[in-house]
Amino acid sequence: MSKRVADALFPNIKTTCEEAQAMYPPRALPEGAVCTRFAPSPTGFMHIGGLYTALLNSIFTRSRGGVFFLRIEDTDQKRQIENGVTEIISALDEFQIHFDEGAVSETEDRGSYGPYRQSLRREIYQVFAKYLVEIGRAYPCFCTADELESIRARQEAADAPQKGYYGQWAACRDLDEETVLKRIANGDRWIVRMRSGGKLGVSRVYHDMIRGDLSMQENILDAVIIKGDGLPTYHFAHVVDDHLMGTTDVIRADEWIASIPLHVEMFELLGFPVPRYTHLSPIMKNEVKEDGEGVSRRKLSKRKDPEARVGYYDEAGYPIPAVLDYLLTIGSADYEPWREEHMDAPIYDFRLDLSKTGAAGALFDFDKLNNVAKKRIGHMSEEQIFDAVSAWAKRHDAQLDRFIRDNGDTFRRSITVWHERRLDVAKWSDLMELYPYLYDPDFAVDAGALPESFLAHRERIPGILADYLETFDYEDDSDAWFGKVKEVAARHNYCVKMGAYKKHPEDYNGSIADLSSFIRYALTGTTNTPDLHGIIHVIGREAAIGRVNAFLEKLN
RNA sequence: GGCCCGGUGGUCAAGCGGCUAAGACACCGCCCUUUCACGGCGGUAACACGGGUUCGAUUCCCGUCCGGGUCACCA
Repeated sequence: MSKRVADALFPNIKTTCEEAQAMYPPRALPEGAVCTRFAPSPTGFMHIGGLYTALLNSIFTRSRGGVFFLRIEDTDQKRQIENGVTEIISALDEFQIHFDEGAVSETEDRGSYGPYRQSLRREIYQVFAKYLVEIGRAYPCFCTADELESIRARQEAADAPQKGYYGQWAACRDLDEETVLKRIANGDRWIVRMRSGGKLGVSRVYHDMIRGDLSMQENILDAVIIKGDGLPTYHFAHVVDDHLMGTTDVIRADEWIASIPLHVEMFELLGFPVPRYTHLSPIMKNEVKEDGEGVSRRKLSKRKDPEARVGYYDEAGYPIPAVLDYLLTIGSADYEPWREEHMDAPIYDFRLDLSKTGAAGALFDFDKLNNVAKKRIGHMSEEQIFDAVSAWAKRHDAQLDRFIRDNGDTFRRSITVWHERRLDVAKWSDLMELYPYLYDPDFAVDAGALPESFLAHRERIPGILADYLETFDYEDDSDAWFGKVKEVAARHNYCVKMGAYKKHPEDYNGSIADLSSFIRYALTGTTNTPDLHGIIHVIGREAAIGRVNAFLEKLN
């Protein structure tokens, strides 16, 4: 019936649906195995939400076997950016998310269900679009933007129960064949729309792995399937590709929930089985409202939030496995306890049950990320830390990089000081921040503003430090060194036993804690540090003595 | 605005008709301790609201409120 229209629309398409499908044989997946995909658009830097989606897809698939592939959704030519595919691939690679099939570079694919970028699949979509036109389930639409707008205006005026292109409002839906043929021949601009069979007000139950059964009105819109440039819309491409490529589980962002009825109708129109759907809630952020009253949640925004960009985490020096751990704690309530038990297991050993993923969007929590990262770093070996920091510094911190190059051994020894039985460091950029006295070659203590707690001791400090220097021997081990500090303390009437001091503080000038803090401050410029003896042996004999001397000079 | 989804402490969350309503992060206190940290112990803090159903509701139903999503030839 509409064969003539179909041919007029797609004169170059000779392939049939059967032939096209024959090129994509069903996947021979083992029992229980799944096939999933990550399908981003190359429109900018990788978003943390995209990474989250990719990660969950990946874990879900790895933990039960199957195929995970990367498909590039580049049907919107206007939004493409230079090297968009490379951006995606390198970000995923950096976060150790690997694909079995899909785009592997700006131009190359791997796998036999490709091509894996939609711009290269134009003819395939057209085969199925042509078929739908032939069987009368799709038709060309010649409406201009202005006409569409006028339809909308009339719907508003008539208070139509639903706005959009459907039913009697669909101007091109029932154009007679001769008119259509004539307009095509005339070169009128056209797009193709599906002819929906849905009825207004009729609900159906759709299933989502996270939310369960969803009752929604079936689709009634004659959605566009082929755009003016001959490429498909997202919806049509999703249906054709995920069928051909054998996707069993579509795990994507929840902004697609509203499109489920549309997608299901398309699958059914084409006679394809419908995949299982899982819609992930976005990662949110609190924002102070514009009037300054209270806060509201909103999705992490590419434009406003630096932490939305995955590159942010690498630049800050969060270990990649820590970021992954954090994302998974958001993704599944089961993950944290599992991780406690299996601190050294690869993430892919975790069996992800998507039905246990929360339906509400989680607020991004830096406190939690930092805690997860500290634990992660705490479990790394010093060798792993050395390698990770070296690699990171090379990319993001010239000063630390230089230090490691010039003082590799020193740096290696320094790791013990802040790593052993400590959880101070969440990200590599903390190192310079926390420990300038270890890593800044030009480090000098500012004796201008002494800590308030020093005031009562001010007059005695020079004598104490002079005595300390007198007895100091770089070769002393930790016990010997501290023994001498105690001797100095006793000489100046600083109580060496904290218990005794607390009972009768009035009997002493101060405590061993006070006295230690003078040395600590002279060495590091702060009163809170890791083990002092360890620090002394990282900065070396010269600095260990020199800094105290310099401090003494400034005091006098 | 219509439709859809969501709503347990500051945050992430267990719970799935009967509990003194877990746990983690953050915060506070104590202990340990030469500082800090680590570790141990303890603490503050929650079922959005109003109706039902039920012997009994955090849990089931309805409404309200709040938050989010979606209504394109963008994905």
